[in-house]
Amino acid sequence: MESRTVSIKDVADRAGVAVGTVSNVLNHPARVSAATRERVQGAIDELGFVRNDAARQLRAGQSRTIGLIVLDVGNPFFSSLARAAEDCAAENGSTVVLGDSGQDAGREARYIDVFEQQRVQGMLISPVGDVGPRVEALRSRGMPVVLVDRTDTQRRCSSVSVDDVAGGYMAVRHLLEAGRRRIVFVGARADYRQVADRLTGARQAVEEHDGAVLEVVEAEAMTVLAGRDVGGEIAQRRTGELPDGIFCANDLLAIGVMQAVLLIRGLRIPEDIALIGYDDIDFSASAVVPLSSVRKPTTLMGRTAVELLLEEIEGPASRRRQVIFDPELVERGSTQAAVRAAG
Amino acid sequence: MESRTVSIKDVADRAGVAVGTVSNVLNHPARVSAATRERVQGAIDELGFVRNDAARQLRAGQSRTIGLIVLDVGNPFFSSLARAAEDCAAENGSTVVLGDSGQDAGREARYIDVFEQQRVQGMLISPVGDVGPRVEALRSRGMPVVLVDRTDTQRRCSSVSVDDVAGGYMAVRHLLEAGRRRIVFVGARADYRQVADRLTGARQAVEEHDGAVLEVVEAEAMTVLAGRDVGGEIAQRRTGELPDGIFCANDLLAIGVMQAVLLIRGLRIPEDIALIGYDDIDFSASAVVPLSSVRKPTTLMGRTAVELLLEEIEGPASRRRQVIFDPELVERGSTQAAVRAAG
DNA sequence: ACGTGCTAATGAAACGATTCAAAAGCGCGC
DNA sequence: GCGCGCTTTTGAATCGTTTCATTAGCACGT
Repeated sequence: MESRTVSIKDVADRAGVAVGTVSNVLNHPARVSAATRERVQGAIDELGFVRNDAARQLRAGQSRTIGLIVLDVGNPFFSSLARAAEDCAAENGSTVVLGDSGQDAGREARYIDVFEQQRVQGMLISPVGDVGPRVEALRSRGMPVVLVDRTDTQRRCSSVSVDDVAGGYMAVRHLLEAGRRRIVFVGARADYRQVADRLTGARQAVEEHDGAVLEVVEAEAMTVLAGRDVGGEIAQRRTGELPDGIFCANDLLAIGVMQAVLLIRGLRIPEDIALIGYDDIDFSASAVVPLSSVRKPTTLMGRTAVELLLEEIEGPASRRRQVIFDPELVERGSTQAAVRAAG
Repeated sequence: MESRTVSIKDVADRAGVAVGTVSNVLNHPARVSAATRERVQGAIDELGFVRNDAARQLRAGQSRTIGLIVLDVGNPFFSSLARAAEDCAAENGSTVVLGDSGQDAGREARYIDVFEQQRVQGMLISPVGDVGPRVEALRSRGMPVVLVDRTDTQRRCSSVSVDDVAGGYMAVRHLLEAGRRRIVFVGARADYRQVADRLTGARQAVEEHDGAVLEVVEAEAMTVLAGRDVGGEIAQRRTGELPDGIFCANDLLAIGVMQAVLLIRGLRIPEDIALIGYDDIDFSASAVVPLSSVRKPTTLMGRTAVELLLEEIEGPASRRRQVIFDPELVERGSTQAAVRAAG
């Protein structure tokens, strides 16, 4: 339809001005007289001119784009973090482009390459495994990087993460404050650092409290189904051996436990057993008994990550900072002590 | 650390060859003798050279990037579709970059602009509202566009979508085949074309079946909570007036209905009431009674969308195609007729 | 008439990779 | 020693934008 692509030169010809003037209209409107500005704008509209970002970047040496690589876009934590990052970037005139590594190191590497070739301003990476070497290489070439949901133990770059020890502590302390003493921690074989941290926090809380005991039950996986198995096992215990509080390492497990406890034996939540999960997934609020949980401050994390990155972009000499957020307790029906009979 | 950025010129100097030779090593290795190739490669590694995509694109006039704009990355439908699109693109040497419009027309417009300025090869758009004019403008400038999860009634561009009428038909037909006759359709005030389509399909199925009746119940929203309200209302009906099959316009509603039906009155699923949802969200498989549902072929849709786009990129003269997929029935416990007593 | 002090507009140079016509290098037969 | 055919290498031109030193244009005071 149109001649292949419309360049700034075409616009200049059409408006009867020099290319530099067109560029000024686009980038420094104040430098151009109103009349000329209008004429150029008219030509732009008529011809349907769209800036060629490649040329602009080539000249500028830098783009206005931030690369964000997440482990799984399907995970609400990441999608919500991404949303926040986008908003914060937009406020600063940048755009976030998203890459989904799907926990695959190869895909992660691909995105890092693509983003570097695109000369993004910087990258936010939620790394798959050990990205130490990759990040080191990036940094040596002057590419700002901020790690997300992971601290850099060697302090090579800034990072934004969550204190899962504090989260575990918070959850169990909440159970203790609701008067529970026989606490069960349900977690999967602790491959994940995160699960181990949550357990550590749970232990701390119990140790601070005389008369409280913590039992650790291992689930097959971090899923609803595995939770149901664990819940079934617990529900079948003799009355004297029942726990009165359960902390699950994530919400899926907790929902499974809840299903089993409510249906298999007809125990009441929270009256007989108080239950709390972790992550505060969307679903938790609408479980049969709304599930208390521990929430990561995703929005804050997304914004902070972008801010740290921009800081580093503007002042490459700035110090690396490891920002660690405390998670937040979300109280819902599954731990509400209010209705509970005294004693 | 390093001198600002390493260009192909630096590599050429280091290796003692001309810039054209370096370029050939990168793009047409066969044209270069093995010895030279090795020397150049060595220089590249030593200097940590990274291709400047902006310059490459500027010269080539086109990138190897596809822009994908979705309504909500948090929605599993879109995240899974994105994953498939990425895979398919990767197989064809392209990369997908993701933009999340969050159902916001402004953000959608922003991403369209950014992608167009980046001269992406083409865009996959799951549009917020009426993108007719925008798409028209893009196309007039030669930018290939494929709509996702939406047909283009005016056939201006190719599209990939799902036949929700067929989905609704499928769901209710499944209930009928399980011997159910008193069917309830639960949907929200049908703002969404999609919900209306599902109801249309449901009606068709019922009309084909003598003695079957369909009742439509309106929920406040498409949420678990709203579903629970509807389920409570239904469960409290007198025995003779109970439905024996319920089709909910999405899984969230269905899960709410399930919670209410099971807990409030202790009815059995599927023995007393068979229940089926729509969308097949992750959670459905692990509901207390695993929920039957209707699934969109997300992976296929993602791949097809990319294929249609590539088709158009390679042959701009190719005809626009509206690909409409049939959804797929997912049978689970909530409709399993097997256990049901005869009669 | 001429210099001064403005603002507005100009256009060549630069960014870094790719392309391609031309040159260089080489082996070989006469 | 020379020309031929082949592969390998060269380097200037190109893409579209931004930048910035210059130039143009204009009003005003002397």
